[in-house]
This record gives sequence, C-alpha cells and structure tokens, in this order.
Amino acid sequence: MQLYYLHADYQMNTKTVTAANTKLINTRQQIVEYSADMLRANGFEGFSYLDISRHLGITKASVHHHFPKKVDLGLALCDWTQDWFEQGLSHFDARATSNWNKLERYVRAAMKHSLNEHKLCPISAFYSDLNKLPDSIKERVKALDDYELDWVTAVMQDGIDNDEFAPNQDPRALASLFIFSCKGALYYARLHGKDLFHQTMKQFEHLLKSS
Amino acid sequence: MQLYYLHADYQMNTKTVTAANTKLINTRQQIVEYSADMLRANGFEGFSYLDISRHLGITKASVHHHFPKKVDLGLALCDWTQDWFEQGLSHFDARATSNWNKLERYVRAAMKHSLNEHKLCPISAFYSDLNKLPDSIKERVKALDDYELDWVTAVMQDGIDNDEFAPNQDPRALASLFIFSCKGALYYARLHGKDLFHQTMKQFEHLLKSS
DNA sequence: ACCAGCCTACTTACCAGTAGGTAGGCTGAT
DNA sequence: ATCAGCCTACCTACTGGTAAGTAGGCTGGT
Repeated sequence: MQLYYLHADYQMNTKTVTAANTKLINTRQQIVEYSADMLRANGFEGFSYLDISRHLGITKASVHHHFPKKVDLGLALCDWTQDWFEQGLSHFDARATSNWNKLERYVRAAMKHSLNEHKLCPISAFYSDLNKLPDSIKERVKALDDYELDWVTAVMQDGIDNDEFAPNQDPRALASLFIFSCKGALYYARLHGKDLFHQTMKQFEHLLKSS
Repeated sequence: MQLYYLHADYQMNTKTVTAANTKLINTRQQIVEYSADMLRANGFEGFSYLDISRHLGITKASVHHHFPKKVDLGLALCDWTQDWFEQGLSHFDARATSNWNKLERYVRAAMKHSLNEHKLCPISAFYSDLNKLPDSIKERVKALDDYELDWVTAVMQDGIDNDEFAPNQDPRALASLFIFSCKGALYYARLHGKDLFHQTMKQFEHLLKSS
C-alpha cells in the first residue's frame, strides 16, 4: 500500500540526518495525529485548520503548506485509519486464542477507545459528515468499511467451520450484524454509559454461539 | 407532553382564521419541517439559518425571530422527533399482526426513509454532532433514545412471552441489538447500498426466532 | 571553499463567504 | 394601539484558501 502522507519521503531524511535536532518532531505527522483525534471526537467537519494551528502553535497557512486543501488532509486521515486497522487487526490475529476471542479483543479495544478515551471509530467519524465529503474520501471510506467487514467475515467463517459458532449462518451477514451492533453500542455509550454496551455484546455472544 | 414549538399557539389561529390567506402557511412550522429534513441529511451543525432563510425566501433575521438561538430550534426539533416517533410507533402498534411484524414494519419504515428518501433517523442525526450539542439537547436526545428503546423492549418481551421469539433472552439487550443493527445498517446503506441491509436483517430474524 | 539555485518550513497579511446573533424600523391584521 | 412577522443593516468570529515573502538547509558546479 502506498501511503499518501509519505509521498514526500524527504521526511525520513530530515529525521535521521538531523537526529540532534529535537525541536522539529515532524510537524506533518503531528497534524495528522491531532486531526485523527479531532476526527474521532467531532467528525471531519468538526475541526478546522485554525484548531490545528492553535494546538501546534503554528499558523493556519503553515498547516495549508503541508495539506493544501482539506481533502488532502482527509485522504491522509484515510491512510492513517488504514494503518490503524491493519496494526490492530493483525495484532488480534496474532494473539487471539479462538475466533470468539478475536471478536472479544475487537470489542475490548473498541470499548477502551470509546469509554476511556471518548473517541469514535475513525470510520464512523467520517460517516458523521458523509453527505459533505468529497467523492475521493467517500471511496476510501467505503474501502475501509470493506477491509473491516472482510476481516470480521473471515473470523465468522472460521468460527463456523470449526464448530465454534452456530452452523448454517451467513458469515457476512453475521459480520455486519456484529459490526453494526458494536458501533451502534459505541454511539449510545457516549450518552448512556457502558452498561448497555456490555448487555448488548453478551446478548450477541449468546445468539452467535447457541443457535 | 408540552410541545416546545407550540408554546406560541397563535399558529393554530392564523391557520384557521385566515383560511383564504394562502401566502402565509405557517412559517414557523415550515422552518421546523425544513430543519428536520436538513437535520436528517447533515446533522444539527450541517445546516444554518442562512440555508433555512434561502429555502423559505425570507431573511436570516426572520428565522431568528421564530427561534432566537439555534438551541431553541434544536429543542423544537426534539419535539418534532418525539411526535414523529409517537405517530410512527403507535401506527405500528395498531396495525401489526405479530411482534415480529412490528419489527418488520419498523425496519421497512427505516428502509424507505433511508434508501428512498436518503435520510437518517433524526436521533442518529443528532449523534453526528453530539459533542458540540448543548446539554439541554443532549438530555432530550437521551430521552428520545429511551423512548425508542422502551418500545422495542416491550415488543421483545411480548414476543418472548408468547413464544414468538426464542426464550431465556434479555429483552432489553435484544432490543438494543436490534436498534443498533438497524441504525448501523442504515448508515452503511448510504455508501454500500441496500443488499447488506437485507442480509443483516434476515440474519437477525434467524437469530431471534430459532435459538 | 565558495556560492547560486533549489528545497522545506514557516511567516504575515490577505480574500470572499458564512456562522450565529442583534438592534431597530416598517406593515398589516386584530 | 398593539404586536406578530418580517425587513435592512449590522456585528464578531470563524471557514477554507491564497499571495508573497523569509530563514535556513542541501546540493552541485566552479
């Protein structure tokens, strides 16, 4: 995968060459990082170049230097999200003891993310402003959805094949049911607390295993 | 329930008294109606007083006359949503032939709303800008959530009691699972089309009935 | 060793347009 | 005479975006 925000690979050079230079810790990366936080808190329309500039102590124009249009920043955030998912999911794959445990780890990560850090899943965050998003970002969001759905579908399929989950079910429909429930519960948790989240996931486990 | 946007009940009078007066068809109501459309398309932060004024052919200041602050409009939209749910759900209650049929009608209405009219559920719409919403609106949204969840919970409870749904399940967790799945699927349908929606709901039906 | 030329990173100073909101005045129906 | 309903005109703050310029590092030719 070609990372959009690394198309200018000089970044690597400056970082290694001027190792002693501590004052510049890669402004570009910091912009993406802060934007990712803001995205997950308020959506893509929910933060501005002014917000970023104030947070980093630079000017608005300087942010525009790194990301000329906001759509450029949006695409960089899609790359960031792709990375975030790849890292997370491969981590689950490597450590989980069963297919259900993979889903458990996914849920636990989502819960920590939502309830402790008060953030949304970055994909859901994009959905907040979907109608106002440029097409190029919509396409990327769709691809991110598919990436996530494919992973969960594979887990469901393997779980069914190994008699871990109830048989005769559509693994893709099961996967979407899981993801929707999970993300819906995350939304609700922001207003209603985590009790409903736990209940819902317990219920899903019951339905998935004992059919 | 005292309706916020009817606290000025003169509205009724102008409508009946000046029946011949066709030019003024209740501006206040029109503002709420258009705002409700915009809310369900882009969220509460996704439309402005300027949008409303342009759509109705009046000035921005004139909109402010009816709703001095945007939070006033927001609360009126909460009332509108409450009405919308009360009407819809009591309609389902009156006509449904079974508990599952109630859920079917709910899903069908949601689908029509989402796929034909390209709108979100108004509650979900508020969630898009949750962090930027004033507390007074957050409270109302929470109450709206509870109202909806209570209805679905009652349907689940009755379905379990009448052996329509699988026994030994937590009706409230079942209800939240249903609502989350439904709303999640609605979100996804905006980018991915309705196939996944149908699959997911079919899967839910299977899990609900044959456990 | 020098320096021109180019690069990144950042600045100040703008732009038009929009956000929510306000003050005060006109009009027409009761 | 009152007052809802609407207007013009205005405000401050902010939106994404641009133009022009500066400081300093890197590189290649002489």
